[in-house]
Amino acid sequence: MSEKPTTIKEIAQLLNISVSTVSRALHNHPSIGSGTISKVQKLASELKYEPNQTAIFFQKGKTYTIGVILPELSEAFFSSAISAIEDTAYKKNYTVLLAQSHDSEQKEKQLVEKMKNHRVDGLLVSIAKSTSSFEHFEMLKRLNIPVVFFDRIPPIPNIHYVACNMETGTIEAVTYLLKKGHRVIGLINGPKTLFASGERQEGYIKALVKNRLKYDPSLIANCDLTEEGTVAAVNKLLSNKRKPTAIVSFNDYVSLFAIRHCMRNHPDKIDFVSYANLPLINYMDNIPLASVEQFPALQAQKATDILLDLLNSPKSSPQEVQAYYKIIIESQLVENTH
Amino acid sequence: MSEKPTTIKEIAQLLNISVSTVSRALHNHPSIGSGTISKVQKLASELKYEPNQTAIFFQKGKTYTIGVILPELSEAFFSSAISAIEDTAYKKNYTVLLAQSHDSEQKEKQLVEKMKNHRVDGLLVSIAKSTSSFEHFEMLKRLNIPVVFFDRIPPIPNIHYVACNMETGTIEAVTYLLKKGHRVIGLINGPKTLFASGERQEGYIKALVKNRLKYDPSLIANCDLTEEGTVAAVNKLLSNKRKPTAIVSFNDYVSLFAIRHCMRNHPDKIDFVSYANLPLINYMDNIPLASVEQFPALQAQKATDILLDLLNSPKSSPQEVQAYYKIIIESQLVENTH
DNA sequence: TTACACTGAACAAACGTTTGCGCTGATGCC
DNA sequence: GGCATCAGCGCAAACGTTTGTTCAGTGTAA
Repeated sequence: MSEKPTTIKEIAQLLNISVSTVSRALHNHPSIGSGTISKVQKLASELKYEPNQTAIFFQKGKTYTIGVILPELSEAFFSSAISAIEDTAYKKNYTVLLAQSHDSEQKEKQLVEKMKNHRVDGLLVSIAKSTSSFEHFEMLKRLNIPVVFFDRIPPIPNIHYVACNMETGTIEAVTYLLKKGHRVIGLINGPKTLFASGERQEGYIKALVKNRLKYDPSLIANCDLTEEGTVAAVNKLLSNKRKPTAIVSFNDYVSLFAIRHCMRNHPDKIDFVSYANLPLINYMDNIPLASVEQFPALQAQKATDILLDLLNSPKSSPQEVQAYYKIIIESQLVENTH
Repeated sequence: MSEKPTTIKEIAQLLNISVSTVSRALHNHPSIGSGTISKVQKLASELKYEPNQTAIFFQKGKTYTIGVILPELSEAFFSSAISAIEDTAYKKNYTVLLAQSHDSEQKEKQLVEKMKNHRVDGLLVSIAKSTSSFEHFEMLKRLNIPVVFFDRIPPIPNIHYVACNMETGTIEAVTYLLKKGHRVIGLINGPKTLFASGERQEGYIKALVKNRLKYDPSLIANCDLTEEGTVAAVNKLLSNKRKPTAIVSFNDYVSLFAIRHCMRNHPDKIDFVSYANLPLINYMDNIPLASVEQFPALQAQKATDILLDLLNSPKSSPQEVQAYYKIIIESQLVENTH
């Protein structure tokens, strides 16, 4: 009862012509007579012929599929990214093979392997927090499978990436607090190993320098982004000899943790500025005054564009790709309205 | 320079044996001598042989890939669903092909077609709001491609699905408000075409009847789930002769819209109870007292389990599947803490 | 008439893997 | 010594499609 899909071969038999003729006819090949073409196409649509993609993939060595490896699909930042990726890929007739690393380096490596074996045409990756070796990506390069990184970029040369420059946003953030009259501003940063932490620190320092203020290293506290880590960082900052009256914190989660902790344990009002990853922040209680927007959907879309471009560019000679896409999107401070 | 992946054929040539022997050796086939097996496996790992999955897919007519079609990836409900799906599939060595319908029936149909051509082994679907014909799913059944629906289920017979029973949660919700002393309780429901709306209404009525209260149809307002629609529904309810002092609303978004509107335009305090789709609700302002939890991750995980089960069950005779999985998860009221 | 060009179609190889079957040589048994 | 058994391996087909090459037939010009 279950219908088996029609094949080109069956069409050929029914019309008493060869499979190659059928194949060409379906593609409107010039060397096929128009009579034959219309006969074939008519029968094909009657039989609801659909090409077997797996056969085509196999034959062409291409799958029209891009692999996407993200740290955590349920996070707002990445879910709006994947949404943009899927939309962009869909428009160009590509399909998305999805996986999440849960921020584990080991799993990320396994996923890269799996994607490779699935013969994805290219890969879009935002790397796991814990990833410290990058051999799995070097291997892809050797296999000529293009990879475009976005948002979380590995510190290695010769890669394509789209990232958001946190420095400008950070400068805006600090400047914003200075304009509000604050003179002692703390920074709750992420792990030192993260590139994003470095950028924030740079921006923080530059903003102070630009405003002729002294940079005090004890006003920076690194944390592991958990609630406990955040609390420890807040306590460290607030017990400093020069106590900050405002704090820039690594992201919205950290901000929310920090604000909650401050409200419960510290009498003085402290102003917060953060980095956006929660679209619903405007519905919330006790939120940072402003957040640096990182445009996840835009980053993801650009990264996908680049990847598709790479895939369809005129057969770039294997190892000699000279040009690497390095797209920087400027972050931007937005005030949170209530 | 770019390494071409090793094939079974190359291994065979290097060892002067046949490809079939190599293939069997790699699978530890009993009819291959242990000496040969170890020789082959040794060389294979030296050459970093990895089977070409597209060839295997093609050959086996299976792809070990499940297609997932969701309405909107960036929504919290579905992003936690996709996260669970990916995890569950990964454990069983399946891969996820992802697409979003953006709640468009037409796009949903195109995606089904695309997934079919990609030869996904099975499909996981939460249908678009606008979908009203279901031929595209019937076709999959004819092609013997199993489909498991979850959360948003089409109203057709003989399908596998996992859904959350909103009735029990709704009864809990209404009862909860009654216990709080409310006697006139409104319901802002979704579009009448939605199955989920029906369930909510059923639960609402049952709870009233069970508590020996009269059911007043004018206390129910349907809306299209947009902010404007919600505002209209609220206004309708609050201009009723018997003005409700509490409202059960279709979901968290509707609740937030409604609460905001009430606070601005209506003096009397109104208690809200809602249906959960926002994990961050506890960070927010002016939220419903409680929400009916629908367990997106659990639903998604169960649906994936069922699909994988279907795929690996001993060749269920095509059209004669007698048993359809119909898993109902009971919704549950949870109070929102601040 | 021959030579030649062109049209329209068939042939066949190739992609990498799995798998049913057949073959060979060795061993065991009576 | 004859025969069955069996381990160990090779052969070849099959999956569906694309595509380079060949081939037959027709038309045309010299």
